[in-house]
Amino acid sequence: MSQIKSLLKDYDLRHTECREEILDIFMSKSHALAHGDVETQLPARFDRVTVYRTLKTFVEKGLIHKVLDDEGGTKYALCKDNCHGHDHQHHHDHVHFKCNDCGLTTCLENVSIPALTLPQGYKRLETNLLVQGICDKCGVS
Amino acid sequence: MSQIKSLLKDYDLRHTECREEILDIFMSKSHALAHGDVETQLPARFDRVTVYRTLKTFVEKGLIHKVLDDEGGTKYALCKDNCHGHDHQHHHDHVHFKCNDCGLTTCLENVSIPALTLPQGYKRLETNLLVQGICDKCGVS
DNA sequence: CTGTGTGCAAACACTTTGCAGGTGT
DNA sequence: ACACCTGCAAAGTGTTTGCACACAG
Repeated sequence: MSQIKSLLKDYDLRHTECREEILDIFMSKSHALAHGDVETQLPARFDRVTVYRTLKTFVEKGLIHKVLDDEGGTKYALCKDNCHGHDHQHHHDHVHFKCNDCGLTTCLENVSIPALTLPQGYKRLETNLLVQGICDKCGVS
Repeated sequence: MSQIKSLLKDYDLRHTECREEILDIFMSKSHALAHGDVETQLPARFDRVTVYRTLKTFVEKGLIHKVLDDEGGTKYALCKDNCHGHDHQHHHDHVHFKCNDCGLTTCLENVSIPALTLPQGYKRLETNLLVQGICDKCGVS
């Protein structure tokens, strides 16, 4: 897939094996991944540090975004097309859902965060909404 | 304040100096505190470990609740009266606000989380909503 | 060739666990 | 008296930093 190559290029990132494979993992999974998940699923084992730095770089460049987790750990998910405009500015006003059964966190791209009325004087800049429960796959029990 | 003593008693917790002081800190601050914050503000220095265990116990007993943080760290805030019923069951359906200026995270007890329509098959059990922006005090610039 | 990415080692921060002794009730 | 809390030491986990070398453009 030269799709990955052009994606990296779009975001001013050099094409390296490590980045290609990490990006490939994110594109093949529909749920958020923690650093550990990425490391485990990497076919060739790259250095732990490299993975950390790659994720950091991806976030800075806007390829992926952080996803809140109730445990306190950090997870990441791919930014979809509607995540950014031409200026690469992001608006992540979608809901994240964590299934308490399978443990996976997914972006509910179609569920947007409803408007909120904050108290006088509060200015809202960013919003993170994490819903926990049972996902559609696990709920079939 | 024997208020603290009775509060500890209410939650089946022994009255100790450490717990009293930690609880006192939470009651005197209106914002969420990380473990480090608590440790720093403790007048007498108790062991790091004791603070960890105390916080853990408080959460288990329902005195305080975890507050999501965008950084991944864990913060805690006092549960208000409306947090639990007679059976000590919690419902934290209020919004948390983190000010990007002063860095403080506060519970907006009066702003409740709006209803959400999840996709077919998803069951919602718990919801965490973190809003980031500028709080009323910092916005006066 | 030049700037950036990678690997290795080490440091650092955060949190948990085991055990011995002290304390609340 | 007994159960529970605390402190100390140590280990476990997650993340960052410095430096030398390798590699992409």
